[in-house]
Amino acid sequence: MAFAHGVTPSEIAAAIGPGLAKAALVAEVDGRQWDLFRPIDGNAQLRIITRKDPEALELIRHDTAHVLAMAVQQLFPGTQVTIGPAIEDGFYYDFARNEPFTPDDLPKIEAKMREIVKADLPTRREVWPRDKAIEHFEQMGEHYKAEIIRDLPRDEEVSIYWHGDWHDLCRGPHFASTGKVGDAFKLTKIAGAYWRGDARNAQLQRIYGTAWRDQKELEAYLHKLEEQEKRDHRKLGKELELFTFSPDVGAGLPLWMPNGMVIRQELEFLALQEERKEGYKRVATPHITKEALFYRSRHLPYYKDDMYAPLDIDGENYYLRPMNCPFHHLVYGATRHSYRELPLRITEYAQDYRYEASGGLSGLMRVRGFCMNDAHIYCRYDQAKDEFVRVMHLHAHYYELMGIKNYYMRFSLPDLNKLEKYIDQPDKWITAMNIIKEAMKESGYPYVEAEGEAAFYGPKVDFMIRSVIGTEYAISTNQLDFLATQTFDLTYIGEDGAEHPVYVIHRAPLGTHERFTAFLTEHYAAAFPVWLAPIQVRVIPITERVNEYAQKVVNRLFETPVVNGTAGLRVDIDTSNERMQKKIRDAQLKKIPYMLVVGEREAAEGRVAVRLRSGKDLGAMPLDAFVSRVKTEAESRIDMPD
RNA sequence: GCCGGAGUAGCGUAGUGGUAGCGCAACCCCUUGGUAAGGGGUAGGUCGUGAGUUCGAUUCUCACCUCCGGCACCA
Repeated sequence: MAFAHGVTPSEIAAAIGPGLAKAALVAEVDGRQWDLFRPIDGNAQLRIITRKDPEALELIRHDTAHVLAMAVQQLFPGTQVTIGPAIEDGFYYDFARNEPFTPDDLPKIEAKMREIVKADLPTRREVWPRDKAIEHFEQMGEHYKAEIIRDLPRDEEVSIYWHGDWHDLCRGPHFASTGKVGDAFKLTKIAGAYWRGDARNAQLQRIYGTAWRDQKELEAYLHKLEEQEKRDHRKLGKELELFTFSPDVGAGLPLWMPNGMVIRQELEFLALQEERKEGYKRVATPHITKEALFYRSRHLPYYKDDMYAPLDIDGENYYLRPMNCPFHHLVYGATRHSYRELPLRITEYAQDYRYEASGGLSGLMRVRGFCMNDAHIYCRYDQAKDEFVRVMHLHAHYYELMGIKNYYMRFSLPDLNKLEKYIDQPDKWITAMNIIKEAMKESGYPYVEAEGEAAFYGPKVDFMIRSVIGTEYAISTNQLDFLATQTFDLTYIGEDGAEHPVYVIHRAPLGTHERFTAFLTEHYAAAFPVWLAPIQVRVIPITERVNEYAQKVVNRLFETPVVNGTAGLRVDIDTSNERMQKKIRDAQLKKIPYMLVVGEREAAEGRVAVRLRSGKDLGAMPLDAFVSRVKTEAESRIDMPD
């Protein structure tokens, strides 16, 4: 027997209470199985989990969920319990109850929970015969629990955990008593949630909470949440006037304000440059089309409910486009293509409309009108892997440029149990998946596989990020399509003079302007690098007497040509009737990268005093030196270190 | 779409069955100040929209719109 941390049996006893020391031994069978009450396998390595161990968090959270369920059932008799797992940072428990919980209930429930913890009720584990357990829970009116037991694998033990005289079906493990939950927990929110995650089922009421080992950890967590809220793109977007919405226009239809438009355009210049280097060719196609096109592409009726309703034009249905693929396919199909021309890369920053579910809309992250960094690559089968790799490298280039590290790549595969959602051509799926696998292997980028996340026409690699409030989104994508060649008759003439099918790669490394800008706003906390900053330089004259010189500085910067397509540097001046300190504060709050403080001294010497957004004072420098610095940063898209 | 919560000036907020305050921003005046808020004044709101209850609705009720927290969905 090996004990972790050199803990002695008497210390165990002290930690969990006399008489239970033996039961508190935790078996580590496969590195993650803990059980306080199951008989310990003689071969298993033994260790002890106390509240102080990092591994204890999951146990604490699960125990807290139980205490929550106890409290709720005591306060609201007749409420059914369902499941209550530990999750990242906390736990939840789903309840079935006719009356909804209200925010006012949370403090009451929390108070009851603290009573239960204080009572330090002992935990007891029992194993019941399956039939007895089902009958027992049915009799109690706990129909969801009975259903869970019915669905348990035949060989799985039905374990019941008691905390005092309250009990629950549970796989465990749990600490030896409710007192081990401690006081570092807090109920955070009430939500609706479907039974078994299926919208066709009844909706339950979920209560979320957070739980930690001690108050310090809890406070640190709550503080972190507060800090994250400050980065929320919806808040920053409003403060910095990046975008807005209007109920008169409609939900999910953003209005880009001048500051936001700068970011949008700079991203587009970036894509234009990089895509030109990569041999892409730009096109422009309409935002609406006859419905026949989407039937041909098979998007209708797959996505009918997620599209804006059609416009009836002279008796014919026209749809706002939810994506651009068919249009590009038609461009490809408008001419005959030799194998010599391939790969043909067609690109468009294209406006699309999707009637997304109203409840899913969120700032710029999830919208109904958006502009996509789209392109379709038409290539021979033997070119597909290399093209896929090239696109992966393009992604990497963008991500590196913007310092985006907090993401992962998801290899999105079909769900073979839901073939109705995917084109039923198993051979094509396998070939396509192998091509991506090889491409990923060659490129060396790490990824995770996810079943049931593929597009209906092929597998893909999605780049997954999290918004500041924790929601996961795909921000970029790289997809392989084996269907388009069939539906749109996309071919090329090979060396043999015969027609051959093409592979189509759909890719959007910069995603949509909407989501990408939302992400970048949170990524940079709106302190955008010079190339993206809506205002790059603010000139701050100290007194009215130097306004004229300050204006000259502005003009000089404004007229400084910058490659990348911008006409000149984005500069403004603060001639308001305020003290310099106030002007600095205002510029600071707008997160403007450079403040040029000019007074009599600078005016006399043709210099500017440079203050960075970081607060660092670079002192006075000749205007020429400053111009060259900012120009370099804007053109290279890389800010100089402070 | 579903469950719950919310909508008061550009932004952030207080408040009430008898038609509304505060701070910041805006504008004007004084101040001409050297690296995160100088002082004074002015203007700005049919309290999300519509209907109902009432002598009277921003306040109560209903519907709709929009937003927020989840769930479901996400080509």
